[in-house]
Amino acid sequence: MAEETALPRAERRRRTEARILDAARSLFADMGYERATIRAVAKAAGVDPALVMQYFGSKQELFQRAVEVTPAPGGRSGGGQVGGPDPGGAQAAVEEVVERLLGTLPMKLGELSQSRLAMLRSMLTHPEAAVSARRALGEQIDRVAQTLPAEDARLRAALMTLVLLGVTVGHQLLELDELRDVPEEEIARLLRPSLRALTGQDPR
Amino acid sequence: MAEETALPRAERRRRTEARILDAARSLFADMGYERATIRAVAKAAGVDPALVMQYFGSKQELFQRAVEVTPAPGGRSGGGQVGGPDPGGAQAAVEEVVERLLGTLPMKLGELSQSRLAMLRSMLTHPEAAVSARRALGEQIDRVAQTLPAEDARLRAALMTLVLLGVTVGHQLLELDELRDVPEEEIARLLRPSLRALTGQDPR
DNA sequence: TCGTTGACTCAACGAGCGTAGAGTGAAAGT
DNA sequence: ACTTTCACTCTACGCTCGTTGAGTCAACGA
Repeated sequence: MAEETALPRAERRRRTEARILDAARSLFADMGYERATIRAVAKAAGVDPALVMQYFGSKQELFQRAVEVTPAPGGRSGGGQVGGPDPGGAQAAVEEVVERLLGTLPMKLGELSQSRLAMLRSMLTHPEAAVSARRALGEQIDRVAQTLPAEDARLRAALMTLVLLGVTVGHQLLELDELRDVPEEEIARLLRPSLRALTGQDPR
Repeated sequence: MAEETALPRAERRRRTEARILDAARSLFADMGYERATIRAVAKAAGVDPALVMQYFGSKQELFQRAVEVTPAPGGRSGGGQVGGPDPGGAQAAVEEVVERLLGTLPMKLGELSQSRLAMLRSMLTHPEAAVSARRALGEQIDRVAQTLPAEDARLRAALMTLVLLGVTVGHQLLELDELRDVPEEEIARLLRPSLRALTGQDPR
């Protein structure tokens, strides 16, 4: 019935591992670390639970592999470095960091955002996920803080990052009715002045 | 060694139940629903696990009792109703709602905020906690939306509420270094213009 | 062609969990 | 004083979990 086209061994292994990782990401993102069982991941991947262990060692390692950020497959990345405070074009740089922050909102439920959702879903209840979350948020705070000229740049950057965290949690994880079916541009439009106010560079 | 002053039965029962509830709140707030075991709660309360079941029926019911909001023991409450949009003093009403929102920040880790933390900790991974969280957030959104004159009042109110959720999560649950030891007034001061911007009533 | 590798399954273990029922002993009611 | 109530403990069941080791069979290298 199912036509398995007899793939070479290495390829078959790669695909199975990817299928397990996808299933793991999906389940971790939906139910969190504790409720997503190895058995459920295996069933979703059409595989024996023991195989998951054999490939990934432990549930914890599977989680880390499922959550780790893939280094930008296809999109622009890395080059976005702004290069320190720029007293001349500070105004423009601040605008840009606001836009970049707002850009982290969508991710449209794409492949690599699944791993982000998996991390966010478990960050409050699973210690290792909390470590990952603190690291990821810390990096974003660093990036934002670099662009802010104010004295309390890190605090402001943290608050800006947490604003977006709160909206993402309410939207993607709690799925509040108030945000359902609201286009991301609308959310970004309403959030923009709010984030600008947090930069301390707001030209009133 | 321990002097038990032979209390009457009813009093003894009340205190034991309260001790269990306190232990449950603390553990739920610290580790979330799944990792906080009945056995650990019982041990923390100095009691047999079976007693917890006998008093509360099930872990789920214990959680609901631990999380349910106590009707304001000592503080002013309820009377804060603003009473619908007020076209005349809209400006003042908006200011007040911003202050009220900022007032939800502190809670200083007091007794009743433990139950709130317990709910927040589990809201992403425990379905029943998610229901409670959606209800609590929905109520706050309603209250805020009533005061906002804008057409998209509910959406704006939701975003304002989520801003504070994000900050609370980062501060109380993830315990980000950037917010540690920052006095709440400082956070409120930085957040105030940001929330005002979300009201749509911002007088630039 | 034959031995070896390696992807994958089967069956089971030990531990920890929520939960149940019978039991105990001191306080309360009469 | 005798019975009843009730706060509380002991022991254990059944389930699910992560994890393990032996086994199977097709793809591979010589």
